[in-house]
Amino acid sequence: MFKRIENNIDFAKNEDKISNYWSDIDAFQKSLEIRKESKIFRFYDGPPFPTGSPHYGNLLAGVIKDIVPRYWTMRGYFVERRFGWDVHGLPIEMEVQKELGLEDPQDIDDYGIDKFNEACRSQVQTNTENWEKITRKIGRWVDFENDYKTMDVGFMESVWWVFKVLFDKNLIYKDYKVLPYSWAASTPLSNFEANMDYRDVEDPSIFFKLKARKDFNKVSKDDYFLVWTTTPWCIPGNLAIAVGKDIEYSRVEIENEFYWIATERLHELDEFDIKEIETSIGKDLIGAEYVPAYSEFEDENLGKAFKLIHSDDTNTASGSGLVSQAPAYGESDFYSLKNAGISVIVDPVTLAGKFDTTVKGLEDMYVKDADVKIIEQLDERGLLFSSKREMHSYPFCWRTGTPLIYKAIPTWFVNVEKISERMVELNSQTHWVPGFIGEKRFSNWLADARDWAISRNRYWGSCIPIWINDDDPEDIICVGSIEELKDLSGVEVTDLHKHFLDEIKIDINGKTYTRTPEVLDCWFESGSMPYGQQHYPFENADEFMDGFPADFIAEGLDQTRGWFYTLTVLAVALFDSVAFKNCITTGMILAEDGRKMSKSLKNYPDPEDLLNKYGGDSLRAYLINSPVVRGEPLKFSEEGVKLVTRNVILPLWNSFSFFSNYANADNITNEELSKASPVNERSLMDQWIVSSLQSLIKTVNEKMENYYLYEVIPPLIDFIDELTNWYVRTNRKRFWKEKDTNDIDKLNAFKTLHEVLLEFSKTMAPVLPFICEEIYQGLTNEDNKSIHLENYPEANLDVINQELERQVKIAKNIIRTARNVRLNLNLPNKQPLQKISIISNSKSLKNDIEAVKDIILDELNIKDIEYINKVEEWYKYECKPDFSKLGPKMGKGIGKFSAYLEKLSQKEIKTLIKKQTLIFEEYDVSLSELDLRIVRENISDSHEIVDNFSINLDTEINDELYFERISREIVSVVQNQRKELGFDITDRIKLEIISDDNKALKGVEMFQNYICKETLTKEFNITQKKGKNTLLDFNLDTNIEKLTNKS
RNA sequence: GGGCCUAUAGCUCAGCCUGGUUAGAGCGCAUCCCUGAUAAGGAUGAGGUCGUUAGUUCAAAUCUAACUAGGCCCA
Repeated sequence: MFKRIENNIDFAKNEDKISNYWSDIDAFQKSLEIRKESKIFRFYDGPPFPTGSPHYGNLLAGVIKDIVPRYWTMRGYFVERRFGWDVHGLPIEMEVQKELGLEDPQDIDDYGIDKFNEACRSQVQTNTENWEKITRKIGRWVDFENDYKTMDVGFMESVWWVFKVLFDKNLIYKDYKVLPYSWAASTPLSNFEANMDYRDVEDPSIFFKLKARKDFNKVSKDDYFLVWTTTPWCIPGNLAIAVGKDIEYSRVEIENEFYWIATERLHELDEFDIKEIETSIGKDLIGAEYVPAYSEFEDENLGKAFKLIHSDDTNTASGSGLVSQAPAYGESDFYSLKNAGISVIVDPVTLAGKFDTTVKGLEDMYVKDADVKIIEQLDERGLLFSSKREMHSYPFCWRTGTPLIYKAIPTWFVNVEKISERMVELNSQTHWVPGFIGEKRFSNWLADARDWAISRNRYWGSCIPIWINDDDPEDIICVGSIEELKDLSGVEVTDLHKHFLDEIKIDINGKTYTRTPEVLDCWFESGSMPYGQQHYPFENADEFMDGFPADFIAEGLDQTRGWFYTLTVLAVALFDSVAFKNCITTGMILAEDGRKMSKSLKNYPDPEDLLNKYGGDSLRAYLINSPVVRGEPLKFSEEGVKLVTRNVILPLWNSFSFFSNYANADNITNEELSKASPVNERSLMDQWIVSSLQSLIKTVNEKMENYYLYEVIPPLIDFIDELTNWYVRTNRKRFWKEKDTNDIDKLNAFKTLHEVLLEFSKTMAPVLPFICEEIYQGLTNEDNKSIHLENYPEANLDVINQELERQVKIAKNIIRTARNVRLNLNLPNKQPLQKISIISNSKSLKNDIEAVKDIILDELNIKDIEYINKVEEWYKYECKPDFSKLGPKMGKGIGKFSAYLEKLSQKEIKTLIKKQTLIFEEYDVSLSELDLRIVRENISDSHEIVDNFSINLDTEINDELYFERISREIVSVVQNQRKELGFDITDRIKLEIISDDNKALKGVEMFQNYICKETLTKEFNITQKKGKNTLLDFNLDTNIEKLTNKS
């Protein structure tokens, strides 16, 4: 027996019920256990920061990370899914700092690094609960118990191993990096932090002049280079002037002095009386030497510094086209000098943001305060050209509110440039969805990769495992494991966080080594995740290699520079391998208004509320059918989710509830269903829907195997449409036939629908795990089973009947067109008609239509079909070239040919059809190279074109047809009454017809059997009395009454 | 400033890779129909200079280039 289904279903509540069922039977673990011995499909979970609640981007990633593993599990693979948490790094530190009221690193030191780090650790644990709840609601199966966290000691030890391997391969080095720096908090900031507080402020904007030391190309000794800056305090650190190699510069004379300035910037000198002497391209100025404004560092540079160099960042949008370069205070400056082969850096500014004692007159001044003094000094030395103040946007420290400066900080690097070419090469092995992400965006990113700064002057993270000789900074030891540290230091640690390591010293032969204080960029850990999650190589060395590289990962577009990148860098550096074979990249999810989703703007629905309203299945289908899965942005719309519920989930559910209610009403059992005929002996429509389903399965497997998730939903929607609007509707009568009349056909119908629903549910189970489970449960009635333990359907090619699918398509076209004709003629479908004519010469068309004739007649409520081949009475031909075929052949001449065809008479076209060929100029054109179309000729409204043939309806209505119409109208009224009165579909009734109209009664009499059968009438009466209601042109009432005795 | 992506109906998007003369769907709107599985369903209609310009071609929404606007990432 199949259970009776509630017609009104609350999908979200139902999903909750299913979730509980899964927990009860431990379905997820079971799905893994039954595949334990199977081939491994390795999935890596990209670790999110557990801050706040998950947003739609996280949900989307979660959905994709669920669909693909579910699919491959059903395909028979063992797909472990361990949830990953990226718990180190600034976001957590900032949360904790805020909670504890710690402003800056000094406060943290005072508070105690140990207490601070432990606070971070417990913060992580409180944040994870929300994630578990939402993850459950979207139906994601993932292992939260056997998860990995980047703070696990095993994970951190693997990170050390990774670091050590890189170190041994000479891929780690120390250098300066120019970072945003807050002198008030005396700490470098991340770029993210630096962007948090930009303000418009007024700063100096000065032109100063630096004198050429000697002749150089067109530069003469004592010429001045006119340099522009808005940060005068950087001038003492100046080591070069940047020009653009393709920019044109002019040498101009002002009051007997000669100046160099970009030609496009000459208007800066409008207030002077200038004389242009000559011009030079920037390229020819590179190498010219000048006398620095400050002499303090002049000697240190061995003649390398104080030259003109090239920088890509030089432009003529403002300033003079000559830019002061102070490598300690500008990232671009730093790299320009490096590229010019000048590896010197001078930095007279202390970590407190004050000048040290090297520069005379600036001792102990805050850099920003020094601006004024420096302008004075320049003026005194006769180097100031002009000075004013300007508004511009400048970053401030988000915590202390003081202006940020940029400053060179000693930093550890991974030498990525050394392996970037290899990364590009290997990357071509990865299958990216969509392709352009991997082929263009990521590939370019890899090719342009710069060395990766991996140290952070922070607290909560993996530590850089390097100990430095207190007396010789060049003498360093890299430690690769807990055991190695024990061997070297005698201390065995159980935790690798900073507060456990900072005190540990290494003594070798009287030399003392102290750990470098920085922690690792948490991205280094994210890239180490394949190794860390398995504690490789300390444990699981064999299993690891079975699942490396990963078969599949998925994340958002932003991870091209994040996780995708770090995985790739480390995998290439360690193993000369990609880290993942298939990668789905999603676009960004925006709010409906196209802006970023923003908590403060409240421009998006709360994910949890939305899930409670529509359920996880709807959200899943909505997301993977959207542009995000093609790497494009999605404007998230609640309405869109609602539409998915309406167009996908609901019709699917209705097909199932139709089945279960009628199967239940008829006491159909699984055992009975097994007695149904084999597919090829069932009715045509049964064969058709089975064939369509198998075609669908074939398509879906192709898409899923290639990770094209966004091509799964459209065919699915098409199929649901065929199932509900064609199969169920056209076959409805077979399901409610009274028992004992042609039982096998009825059984076949039930069997077909059962089979189709079951297989279809399995096909959709990875995408819509809840509703498919519910349907599966309803169809199988077995305890402790789950659809997700089943094998995935593979197309049974034997039952795919493309000819039949084509024929049904023709039938559908005819039906749609004929309904239209009825509509235009005001002939409702309830009015039976005598005849439909098919007008065509084609024999094969006739055969096709004959095959599906019954469906057409039944659907259209028409008695008979006839075939007419006198087509010329009904339509005429129009003839055009098939441009795709003849275009290449005829080239320019095709225009003339097209005009020629237009002028052909009907007679000539008919000859052409007969001969199948035609000669035009030097061309021999066959009929297949032409585009032959038909146009309506007969002006009758009952006639219409369908593709390449036409139909005509016989619109004459005789008495009998009209009587039948009456009976149909009555059935319709009675059915509505049954529904309004809340009768069950199985209730038998007593029906009374009240009318004194003879014509109406004649119709009732003639079709009494039909009326009774359709309405389950067991007692039928006619009362000769004037009715109060109107039906067609008659006064007629119907009275119904439920019979208690159902038989 | 650089890399990549996007621009098609009022809205959300297919189509573009592989050029072909009638550019599709859903939602919304209008009109109508049907309904004892359905929070439904169906039909018809209005609505498009396919971002702009130039080029290639017999032929461009489709290929190329430039430009404009938006997005992501980087500087």
